[in-house]
Amino acid sequence: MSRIGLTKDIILQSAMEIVDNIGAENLTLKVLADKLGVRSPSLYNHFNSLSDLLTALMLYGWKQLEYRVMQAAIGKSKDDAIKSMCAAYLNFTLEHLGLFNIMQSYNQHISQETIAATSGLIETIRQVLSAYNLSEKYEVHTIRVFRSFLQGYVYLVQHDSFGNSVSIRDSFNVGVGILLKGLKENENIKLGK
Amino acid sequence: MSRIGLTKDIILQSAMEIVDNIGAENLTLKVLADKLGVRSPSLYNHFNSLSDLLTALMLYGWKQLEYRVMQAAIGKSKDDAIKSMCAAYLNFTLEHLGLFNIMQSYNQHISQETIAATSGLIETIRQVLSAYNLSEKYEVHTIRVFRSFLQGYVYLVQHDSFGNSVSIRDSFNVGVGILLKGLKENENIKLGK
DNA sequence: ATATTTTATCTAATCAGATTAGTTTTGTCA
DNA sequence: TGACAAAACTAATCTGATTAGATAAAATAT
Repeated sequence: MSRIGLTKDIILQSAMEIVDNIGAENLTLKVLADKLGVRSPSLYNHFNSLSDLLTALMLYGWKQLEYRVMQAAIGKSKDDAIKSMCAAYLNFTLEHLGLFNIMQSYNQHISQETIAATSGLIETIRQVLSAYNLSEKYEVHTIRVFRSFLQGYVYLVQHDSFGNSVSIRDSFNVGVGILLKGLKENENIKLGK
Repeated sequence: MSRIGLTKDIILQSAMEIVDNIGAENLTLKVLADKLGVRSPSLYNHFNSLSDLLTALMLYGWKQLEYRVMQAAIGKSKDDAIKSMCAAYLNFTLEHLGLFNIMQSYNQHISQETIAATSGLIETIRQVLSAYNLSEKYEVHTIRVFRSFLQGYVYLVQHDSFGNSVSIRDSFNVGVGILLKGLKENENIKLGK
């Protein structure tokens, strides 16, 4: 019998497909091993535990999201850049519902690694925001508010919490619009509280 | 040996304490049964399964949150009411981190019951918003944007995703302020898109 | 009051999934 | 080629949810 030649990346890719297809709650070592054509204990050659694997999967997700959002900002500035980044965020997360779920639930304990995985993203956001000349504190506030909105919006969409026929994209754009307006309020206030 | 006399409510109360104290991921039937002075199979007299229990716990959480937020709106209107409600939301969720976690993760499948559990809350919000004379669509957009912000903000706080010294309450208030401003933009526009 | 029914609880057993121990096989490199 | 490290396997263990069946307390009916 010839060796399959697993690597962390192959495993993570497979795990991502599973969670996106059948949901995060149905990812078990057995299911994953079956898909890879291997017995479940073999996975322990690549990860120390299921929780280890999920953590890696979470970071894998953040890195991909980071990439997509950074791409979206290329060649754009100010409102255009922000709108484009927000749209990229929404698109990615809607394509990867299961993965996004894992990204949510598995950064409980972790800090160092999550921060590392998203530092490029945060840096990009900061660069885009620098065009608005926000005070230091307001920049922090702004990033937090945007992140909260994005995070919450996707979460609620994912959980079908908007039991209504009004377009998901429309509300999203209205939300981004409101935030952008708020951003202008604080533009050039160098000494904001 | 005398019977303990468990009820769903007693069990849920206990479960809430557990998740708030030691985290949602550590709630097992064994831990819960131990706390209640009973063997774990006994819990099956009150719930059909762990997942059943978690669903009930989730609804229990939403009902409590609903109560707190509705309380906060009493005797207030417009911006005051909204600020107060948002603050109540933040306070409740920060007091009940574990419970909030369950509230998040266990409304995947459910719909009818979750909707029932939060209908009073939504109704209250609608009443407060009615003072702004929003168009029908904008009312929906607005509610969605507020919910998203709240949901996301608490989530990020809970997961220590704001790795920064700037005050959690300040950013929250800035966020609410921005949303309220956005709300005014659309006030009295009866034929909004 | 007593008999009957219901049901909360128990113990013992089963099942599924993660994990560990120990073995075999394969690939690599001196 | 031979030796070593790594990848995979089988078999066994452990934990936690769940089921089956028994017991006894409480509730209800006679």
